[in-house]
Amino acid sequence: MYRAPRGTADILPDEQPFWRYVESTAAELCEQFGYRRIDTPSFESSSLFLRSVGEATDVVEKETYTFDDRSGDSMTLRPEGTAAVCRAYLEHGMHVQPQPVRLYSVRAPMFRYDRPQAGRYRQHHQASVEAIGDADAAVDAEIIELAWSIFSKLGLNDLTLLVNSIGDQVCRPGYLDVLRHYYQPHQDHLCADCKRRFQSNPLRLLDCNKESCQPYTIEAPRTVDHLCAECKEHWDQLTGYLDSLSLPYSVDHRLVRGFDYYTRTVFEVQPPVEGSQSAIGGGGRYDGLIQELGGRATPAVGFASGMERLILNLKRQGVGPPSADPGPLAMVAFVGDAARNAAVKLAASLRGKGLPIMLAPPGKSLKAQMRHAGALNARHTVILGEEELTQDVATVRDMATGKQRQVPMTGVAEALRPS
RNA sequence: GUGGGCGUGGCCAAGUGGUCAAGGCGCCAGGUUGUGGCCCUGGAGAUCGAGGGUUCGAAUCCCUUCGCCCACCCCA
Repeated sequence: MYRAPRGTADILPDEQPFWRYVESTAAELCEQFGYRRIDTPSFESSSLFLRSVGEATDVVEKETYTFDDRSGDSMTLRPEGTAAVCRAYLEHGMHVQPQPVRLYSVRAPMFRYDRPQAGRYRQHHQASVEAIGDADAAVDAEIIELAWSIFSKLGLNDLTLLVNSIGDQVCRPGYLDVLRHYYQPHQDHLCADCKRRFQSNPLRLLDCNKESCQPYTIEAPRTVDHLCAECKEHWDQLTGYLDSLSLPYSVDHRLVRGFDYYTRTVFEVQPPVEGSQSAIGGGGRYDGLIQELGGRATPAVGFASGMERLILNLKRQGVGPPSADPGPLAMVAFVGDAARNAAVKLAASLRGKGLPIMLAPPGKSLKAQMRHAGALNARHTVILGEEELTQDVATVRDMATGKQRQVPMTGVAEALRPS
């Protein structure tokens, strides 16, 4: 028996209302903020992600689905969305549009070869937004506001909004030196991961949560204390905007993120429940990325949110789509072969009027057809049999009240209107 | 990649060496002739994840393997 590949999941009909809910809520808010939808391919040239996300990152190093296509080109199923949107921005010359260009996407599949667990999948879906082409901290604030609005509107409560600045190409090298210098004497006491990080990616030393490393991470020099003048100003402006927006953020000096392209602002939104999957959304500024991909220097900010995690948390908090599947307006049942054609015709003509109509399971007893109608929540059952045919009428039964009456064939649609 | 838990019909689930498997949900069909939801009755559906071993005998013990879940890691 075949199963869905490990770490992937079928989204069954019963789940779809949650997806629609998240998708439409996010999309509506994005549109309200002036963002326009973009969809990009599920795979791209492998080098796009090497260049953008970073070769030394875990995501690229060991989590990508990479393959050679039949012409020998290396392709990678996208592990994240930002790089592709930037590629599209460049490819379609969006720099000629009014800047910043505001883009969003929803239900975009992402692929990462992790080991699956709660809230973590090999294929997951993101809702994301990007604002490309403006360096002002007001845009950072707007992105954070939009992210926060989406979570709020969905009905999620008790979220934590963490913000930090990790500097840029100008000040980060200096900061990393300070950081290395600080960790140097403690190296022997660090956990195995941190020993590795010390070499490969010192920034990540900050967010190690191993107890043995706590003494060092807590005392570690802070990024915000080592920003260059421009970054410092940007950071001050950002917190100023966030304050005036009354967003309940807190500064987390240990917040760094896993992609190399982030500069200055980084932020993350976390749900109240403990557990490993801390973030339901995150993002930041990536001023160097467009240039890295071959464009001119272009500042940008964005964020992404995992839809599976959003839905997981909606369920945990008992909030979600307003109502369940309403069922068809009517189920058309028939008795006897003579009525068969009439039933099919009637159902078709009702559908032609835009009504949601289903044919009851043909060839079964009326009892079975009624049972089916009840099980699928049909609001009415329309019954056709010899009696009805001879008089050119149909019997319309209201399934909630059990009342039924006969109406002329031509008046069935009218009889189904909400009473 | 590392560690831990678990795998019984579509779903939930009893049974932990001896009638190859209880029950519930769901599904199907009946409860007289053309009528649902409640109730009653019946039915279909499991070689107990797979392979091997121990034993007179295993869903129940051992090994291997696959899968699922949880945590670490990483991230959404």
